[in-house]
Order: sequence, then structure tokens, then C-alpha cells
Amino acid sequence: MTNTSPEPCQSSDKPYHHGDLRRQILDEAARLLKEEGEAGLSMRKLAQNLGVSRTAPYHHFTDKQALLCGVAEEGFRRLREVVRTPPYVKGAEISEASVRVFVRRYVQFSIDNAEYYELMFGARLWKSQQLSDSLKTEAHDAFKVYIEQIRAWQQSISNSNIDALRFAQVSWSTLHGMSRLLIDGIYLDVSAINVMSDTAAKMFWQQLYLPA
Amino acid sequence: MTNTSPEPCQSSDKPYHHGDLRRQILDEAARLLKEEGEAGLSMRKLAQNLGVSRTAPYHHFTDKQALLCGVAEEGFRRLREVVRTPPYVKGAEISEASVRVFVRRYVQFSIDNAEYYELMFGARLWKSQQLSDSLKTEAHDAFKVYIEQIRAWQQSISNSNIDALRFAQVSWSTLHGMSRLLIDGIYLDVSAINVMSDTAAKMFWQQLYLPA
DNA sequence: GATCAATATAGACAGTGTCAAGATTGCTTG
DNA sequence: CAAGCAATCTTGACACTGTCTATATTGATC
Repeated sequence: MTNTSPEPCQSSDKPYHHGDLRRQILDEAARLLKEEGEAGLSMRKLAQNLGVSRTAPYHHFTDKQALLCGVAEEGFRRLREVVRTPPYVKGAEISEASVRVFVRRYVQFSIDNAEYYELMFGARLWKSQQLSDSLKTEAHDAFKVYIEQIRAWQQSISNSNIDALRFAQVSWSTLHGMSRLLIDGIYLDVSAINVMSDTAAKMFWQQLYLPA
Repeated sequence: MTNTSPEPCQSSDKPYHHGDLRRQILDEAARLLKEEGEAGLSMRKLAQNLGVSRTAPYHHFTDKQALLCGVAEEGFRRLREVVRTPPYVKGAEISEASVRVFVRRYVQFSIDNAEYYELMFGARLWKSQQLSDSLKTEAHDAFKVYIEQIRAWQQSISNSNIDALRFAQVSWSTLHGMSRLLIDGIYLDVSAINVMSDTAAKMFWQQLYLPA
């Protein structure tokens, strides 16, 4: 995140070619997003903070949109790791407690990386019709991993009768909805996060145990 | 929505005082939002479309933010009506079918009024720290009505053991999450809306029936 | 060492929100 | 009915935005 990389050719004056600009742009964009919100992230300010001309970033990202895609992509990579690391052992029975941990972790991620999350799932990105292919696959992969999780849970319960895909969609909706309501400042009662998460986990758990 | 109101004083030239501007601003804002999205809604274009100077709207709304609050407020009034009109008779038993109708109606509302919904629940509004009091109460009322619904459902089931507030929060999260994923263009499979809604309804229903 | 593509730059344009100062109007009060 | 006042509308201006074009500098390649 912090970019203290020494300039490749450290002449007294700034070198004409930056060398590491693309990486630094992504980092600074994430920083700006975190500190000042989406409204505070502008191409010009970005360039200025990096000590570079206003149009320099356009040689690494065709658009502001493309830049946002780049940032969001990194967010999805992080999210996938969160989803992929459940507290259960493959093949073993899962417990309600493990579902609880899973839910809490998802929500916690969305809160800790609120700006990322907002960008990743914002209409700005998905309705733009020019979101990069790499972003699309990255996001798709994240959801695929999620479905795999559900499927593993389901298989660990012998008599479960749920449709894994449908359940994945709906449960993800719940997680996403909670996260957004919290992030966007609609549910202000942050102290209730854990209770809400546990309530959701309980609901999921009972759903998983639906007998045939 | 349509404003075909005849001008109060219809002289040949435009009258200096518009007379009905505030109302027309709100309508045109909603229209612009619907047709061109949030990016296409600017104070200047708004004024131009209404044949009025760029700063005229500022005499009716201190801010662009204030205008958005005004539009969102109307959205919440509509939403409240959707939530308030369930297909059940007070005191009578509810059925899974009635829950299904309820879920479908909520999601349908969010899709039909996508731009409203996006505005109503956007971080832009809720994090601004200057959202109007009337908006706050309007939104609060909508959620209160929702809780009342849950409570009524609960009471119609004799042996229900759920915490109405918690369940309201989580189930609303599910509805909100589904709506946003659909609206924001992340779930592109619109044909699956009804199946997803029904899956969610089933989950709610089973949760409501939690025995003590 | 010349050439070329990659990378950086300044200049310009249309668009934005919004502040300040002045013009026009309708309502109120003497 | 006239005066005045507050509400409403206007033009002008400022700083800011994304992004296009044309130009300059560089590192790598033949």
C-alpha cells in the first residue's frame, strides 16, 4: 500500500520517465478514495499528488473509468481471499459457529474496506458497459468461490435439500445488503453489527439444514 | 409525475416569476435521473430544460444535495406505501404465499424505480451530514412500517420465537441486497428475479416459523 | 548512431457547482 | 394607493473537473 519505492534513476531533478507510475497511480487512487471518498478522487489531484502532469495518468489508463476498474479489481482479489478462507476443514461437519465466523468476516471486510467495497459494487462501474474483461473475470471468480463454499457446506450436511446456486444468490444478497446498509450510513448502529451478523448466520444455518 | 400545469400568468413572454418552479424542478430532476442516470443530472441542465437561469434553482434548494434530498424524500414516500400494503388481513394467518408476494413487490419496486432507489439508499445522501430532517423522518417511518409488518406476521404465528427487530433488519438486508445487485447491474440475469425472490421468501417463512 | 514507440508535457475546451451583485416582481403595510 | 421589503430570477465570475490535441523527451531497437 505504501509506496516508498526509490526512483529507478535518482537524478537531482525528477526524471522525465517516471518508471513506476502505473503502480503508484493505483496506490494513490486507493489512498485518496479512503481518505476523501469518491468525490475526492480526481485525475488531476491524483497527478498532482504524484508530482506529475495532469494528463500523465492517461498513458496508463485510458479513462477515469479504467482507473476505477483497476482499483476495483484489486478489491475483488482481496474479497476472494476473504471468502476463500473459511474456518472449516474440507469434508468435516460444519457448525453454526463456523457460518457465524464466515458472515462476520464478510461484513467486517466490507467495513474495513468500505471505499473499495463501494467502488466494487457501485452502479458506476457495472452500468458503464466498458468495464475491463479482467475485472469481469475477477468478480466472477469471487462469486464462483462463494458458490463453492456453499456447495461444500451443503455436502457436509447429509440430508440438505437446498439448491446451492439459489441459496448462494440469496445469502450473498443478505451479506451484501447488510454491508451496504452499514457502509452507506443507513444503519448507524455499528454496535449491533455482530448481533445482526449472528442473526443472519442463524438464518443461513437453519436454511442449510432444510430436510428433504 | 407529468407536469402539464398551465402557467399561472400566461403572458406572451415568460413571466419573470415562474410561480411553480420548485415543483417543476423536482419533477424534472426525477425525469432526468430516470432517463440519463445520476451522471446526467446537473443543476445547469436542469435549469436549462426548464427554461430558467442556471442559478434559479438555488432559490428553492440551497444545494444540489438539498435537491437530491427532496427527490429521495418522495421516493421514500412511495416505498412506504409499497411496504404498507401487504396482501394479508390483520389478525388472520399469513401464508408463505403472502410473504412471497411481499418480497416480489419490494424487489419490483426497486427495479421499477431504480434511479429513485439508488438515490434513496446511496452513500452520497447518508454520509453527507446535511440530509434534511424531513428526509430522515421519512426514511425512518418507512422502516418503522416495515417492522410493524414483521411484528404483525410474527403475531399471526402463535409459536413464533423470533426477535422482530433483528429479523426485520436481516430480512430487509436481504431485500436491499437483492435489489441493489439487480439495479446496479451485477446480477444481470433478470429472468431469475422471481425465482430468487421466492427463495428469499421461503427462507423468511421458515425463519418466522422457528419454534420455541 | 538513427529510429521508433513509449511516456511525459502544456494548452485548450466544454462542462460542472456555487458564490456575489444586481434586476424584477408580488405582497404587505402605512 | 404608494412605499418598501422580501422573495424570486438574472448575469458574471471563479475554481474545479475529465479529456482531447499537439508537442517534447526518453529508453530501447535495428
